[in-house]
Amino acid sequence: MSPSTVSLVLNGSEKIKKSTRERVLKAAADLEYRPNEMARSLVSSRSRCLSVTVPALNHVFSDVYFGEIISGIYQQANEAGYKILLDIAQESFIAEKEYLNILRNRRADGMLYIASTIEDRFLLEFEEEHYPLLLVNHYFPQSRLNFLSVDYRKAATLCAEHLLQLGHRHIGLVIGTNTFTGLDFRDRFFEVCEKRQVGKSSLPWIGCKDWDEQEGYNATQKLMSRHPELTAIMAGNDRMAMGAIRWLTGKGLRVPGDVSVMGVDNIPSAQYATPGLTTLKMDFFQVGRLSCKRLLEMLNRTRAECAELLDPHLVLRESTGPAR
Amino acid sequence: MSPSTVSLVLNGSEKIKKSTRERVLKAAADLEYRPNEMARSLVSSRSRCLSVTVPALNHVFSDVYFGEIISGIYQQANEAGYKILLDIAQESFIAEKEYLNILRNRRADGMLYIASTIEDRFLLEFEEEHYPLLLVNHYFPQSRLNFLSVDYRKAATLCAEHLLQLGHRHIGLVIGTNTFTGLDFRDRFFEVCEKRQVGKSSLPWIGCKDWDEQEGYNATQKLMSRHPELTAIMAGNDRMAMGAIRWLTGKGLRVPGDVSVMGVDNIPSAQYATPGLTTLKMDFFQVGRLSCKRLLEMLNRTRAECAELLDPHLVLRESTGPAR
DNA sequence: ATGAAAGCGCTAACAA
DNA sequence: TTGTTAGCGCTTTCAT
Repeated sequence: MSPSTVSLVLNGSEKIKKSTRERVLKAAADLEYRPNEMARSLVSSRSRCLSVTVPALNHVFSDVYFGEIISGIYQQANEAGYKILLDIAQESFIAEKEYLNILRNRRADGMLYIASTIEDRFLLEFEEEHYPLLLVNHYFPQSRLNFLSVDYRKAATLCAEHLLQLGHRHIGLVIGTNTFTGLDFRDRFFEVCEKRQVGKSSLPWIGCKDWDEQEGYNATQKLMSRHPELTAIMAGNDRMAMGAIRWLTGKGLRVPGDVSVMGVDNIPSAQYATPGLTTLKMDFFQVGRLSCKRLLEMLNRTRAECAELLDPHLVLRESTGPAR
Repeated sequence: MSPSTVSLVLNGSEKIKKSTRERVLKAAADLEYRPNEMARSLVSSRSRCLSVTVPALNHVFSDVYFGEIISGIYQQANEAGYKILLDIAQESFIAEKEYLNILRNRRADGMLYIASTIEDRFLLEFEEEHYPLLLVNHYFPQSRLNFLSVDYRKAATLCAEHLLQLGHRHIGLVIGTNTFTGLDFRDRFFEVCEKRQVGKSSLPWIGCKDWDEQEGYNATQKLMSRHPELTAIMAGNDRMAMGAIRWLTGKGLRVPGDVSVMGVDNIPSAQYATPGLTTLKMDFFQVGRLSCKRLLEMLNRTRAECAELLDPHLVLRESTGPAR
């Protein structure tokens, strides 16, 4: 039997007689034949791999935010028979244009870039290149780069309305300002507050970069000492909110008795924190899953572009209460 | 100029005249030449990829435990010019022997399997196969499978001694029993307590499987209602410890005033929990990094096998105190 | 419906 | 020191 016959059978062609097909399939099973993926990729110039890239944050995979997105991506990719190639956008990754090479090389057929920042301007190169790229949970305004993200303007609306409704009129905001989604959140948060006559002077804020517990802790310290009149801290994510609670309780302040704290993300520990953290549920697993789905659609040419926003939802727990 | 000359230059051979080498390098740079990795792998039958496999836990990448290990692996792999291929040991992964195929296929040159369980007996097949495999933070007793893990017997010793020293004589233990390391921890914990005349009857315990907050919560509920005399809860990891604290504080019990709680892992939120969690620091980043290093050594034939244990360290915070 | 043959882009043994 | 050549294992026209 010739190689081509075998190849056709194994790739599910209809052109082979049933009896032959069965003979091939049986032989393949008996011999435990496994096609060499390298050879396959070489000739088809498709690796059936997707590159998943995350920013070079400290120990980034330990962040549940990224973990959840990656889990979602994996699930979808796996169902479609794709493998996941992991990458971190370190200096060399950018300097050596690895983000392009990995696609040029055919190590990956497409790229999912999770949580880029406003500094990742190198991504704009993909406007010129035709390589399939999708930004996950971020976007570049005024660019044609594909993205799928949680709607952070809606998120800000939900947060502001919740706190205002509880009577808070002096709210401290801690938020990362290195993402366009973070900036959107901040701007929209102020916008909604101002509509309810709560002006900027009652809304001191601190911008940061790492979005972690330590920054929440430090920022809360600064905000509370400069503005003791604050009755609520709005943190850009749960990790910072946990840092905020830590500082407040350390100072003997009660949460939410003295100061309410609200986060964003609904990470698992938010539920098990003391007090349970009021936050927004962003379904990051779904963000990952859908992002991957969209990218695969683009690879299959059943979709040309993607610009999609997913809704967040309020999760009420014990860390927010009426203003004192 | 011939392909072989170029190939030799690009692979750093010394056999090429300097002037020629420079001419090649310049041309390559000018043309932005990128070797096709697929072709390269095909001929060399090395993919320069490492497979990293994790068990099929719910949203496993969101667990900081895995995240930290993966970060460490990535760092080491990246330095050595290797890529990371991510996988989850789902049903199909096992049923279809994907764990072997991925190596047979040459999609990966070696495999790091993180946190296998006692049920992952399929891994024993690797005793017969010559494919490079290393178990990360687990091991199979009486097998020749390579591993690198934290020393959980030492961990148990540190925990037991800490609690005994604080005067605790009635300690509830919550621990996953689906790993050999978990069983080791339990057995050693009892052993140390018994040496100090604290017998099994004062050490009620509950075995579990998922090692998560919910299980810690449920187990603590059962332990405390059946054994109100308990003055401490020893949890097999920090996530379960957080669940324990959650249940206790929900019941109006003070931690550590009424009941001390101790965890294992030192996940980031342990520091920012209220109260801060006393725990063991296992340097999982280092576990990942070293595991990857050992595997690469085995690939390079500079090492034949690996059976290595890393020491844990006590981290004192506020969740443990003298027995009431 | 099946087989023969070319070639994907590279490496390495061998020749020159 | 450099060039020639033969594959690596597969897919895919093109003949048969």
